[in-house]
Amino acid sequence: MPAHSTIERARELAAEAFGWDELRSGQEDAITALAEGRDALCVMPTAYGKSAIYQVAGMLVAGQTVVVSPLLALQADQMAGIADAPDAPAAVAVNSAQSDSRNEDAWRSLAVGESEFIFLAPEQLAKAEVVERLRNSDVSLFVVDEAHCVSAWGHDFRPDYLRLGTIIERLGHPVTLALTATGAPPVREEIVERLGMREPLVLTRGFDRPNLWLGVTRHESEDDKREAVIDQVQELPKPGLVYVATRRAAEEYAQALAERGLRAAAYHAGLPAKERTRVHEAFLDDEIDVVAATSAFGMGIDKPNVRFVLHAAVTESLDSYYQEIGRAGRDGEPATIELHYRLEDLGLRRFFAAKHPDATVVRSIITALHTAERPVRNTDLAKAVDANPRKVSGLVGLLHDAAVVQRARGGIRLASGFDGTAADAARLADEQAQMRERIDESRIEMMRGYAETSGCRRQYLLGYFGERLDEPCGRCDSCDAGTSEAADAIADDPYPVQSRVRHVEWGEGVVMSTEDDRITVFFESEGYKVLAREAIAQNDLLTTL
DNA sequence: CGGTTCTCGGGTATCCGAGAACCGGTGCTATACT
Repeated sequence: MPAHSTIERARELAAEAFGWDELRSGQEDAITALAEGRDALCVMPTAYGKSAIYQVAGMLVAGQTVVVSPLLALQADQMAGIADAPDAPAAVAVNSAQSDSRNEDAWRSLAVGESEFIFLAPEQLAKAEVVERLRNSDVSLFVVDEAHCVSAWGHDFRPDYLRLGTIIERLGHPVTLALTATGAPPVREEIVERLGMREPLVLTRGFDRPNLWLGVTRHESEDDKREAVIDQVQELPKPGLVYVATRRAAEEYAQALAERGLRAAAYHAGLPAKERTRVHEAFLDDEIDVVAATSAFGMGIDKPNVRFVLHAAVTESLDSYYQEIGRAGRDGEPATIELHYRLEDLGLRRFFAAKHPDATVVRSIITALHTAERPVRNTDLAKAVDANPRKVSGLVGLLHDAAVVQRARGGIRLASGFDGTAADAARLADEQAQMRERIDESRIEMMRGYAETSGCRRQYLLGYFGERLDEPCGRCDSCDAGTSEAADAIADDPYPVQSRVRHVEWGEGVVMSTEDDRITVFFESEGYKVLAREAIAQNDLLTTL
């Protein structure tokens, strides 16, 4: 089918089924690719209309659409959006919050073709029964929404994200679409690799948010920092958000702000579900001035008039930071972004990044797999080694990346290429964990680089996402202070952004961003490294590939 | 790694300071209990 008729059909569907007068160019490009059977990764801002891509594409191609979404609340929002559309096909969900009979109804409606869309958390897809049911329907489009979760959560918190690639394979590799609002190049690369996407169309749209003023204030003591945050909240137009690192800090900030006469609330995962819903809704309805929250607050919050996002602590990466500050100023009106930074706050992030595999359990896993005749399911493996299934799942992920085990139909088995002992496996798992820790550590360092740069914040931030801004932005504290410098375009730069290089010690990497006197390279086993051009030249550190 | 709370000895203070111990984020789902 010629491309133009695909687009016309897409436009018709968008208008008839969803009532949209027009599609944006990025949406059309993605829909066309999917309709032609090509995988796509879309990195687009929240308000861009990412959902429209799979909604229209799902209708355009025969067969049904699986949408993997990390939060049940998000699934409910998406389903409501489809239900509200003028003439869109039905959408169902299967999850533990619904009754068994409701889940059965959902499966039935999918099986008989009454429903086009099915929403699932990745944990659902870890169940063989669920995969079998999907195999028996006609899944032609597989969507991973909030796909940065693959990289951000897959390694430890929600390991089922790392298995999605295997599931896609099991379903005969339907056309795959990954959607996210945030993702530096290494994150994009990991999504593509983990999901097993085949030469996907990668679409990125506008990381810059010009209406956000960016600032950083450095503090020596915790008390000074706290006071500065609270004073700033008082001064700024409301509503806004204060991000903190711990549950306790969320409560303390909320209380301190309330004592200053503000309508303030705390939000974190330790609160009762009722209270979380109340705060969420009150914030959306402008009944709360400021929410002091951990990272639990945010995904799926689409509120146009957030006037500030302050951070009372650093995040673990600029990817997360960008996502959190991106909740400000969605209406296009000015908003204030400020990071209140203490060097000591990096310590908590390092603690979260440090994970050491339990060698005893690793050895038990290997022994259990040695004696097993068939692939072993995670739950059975957990029983066999007498450990928490989640812990086992995380260790299996490490062993998988270390090429010690492989995923097979019906479970996990030793990799065909591995013939070492249980002790060897424990050592390999440990090396793998150390590599991850180095990468996580390097991402924290990039965060620190942002906090400590005297150059233009926006240039630094956009550079991290692979976009070059030639002139200082004029809307950040560095520009206000006059310390930003225009980046001279380097003629014939031997290390242009996105080029592949090899370092004498750290191996292969990709150039992420460049400045006059230094370049930033992401190495597969080391993470981000900043290299001075002078040192590269003097010591012959890099070769271009 | 850093911040907070706990514990204990010194020496006799309605207790102070040092050092040890402990804790820290994100959500799904299954399961046991009202």
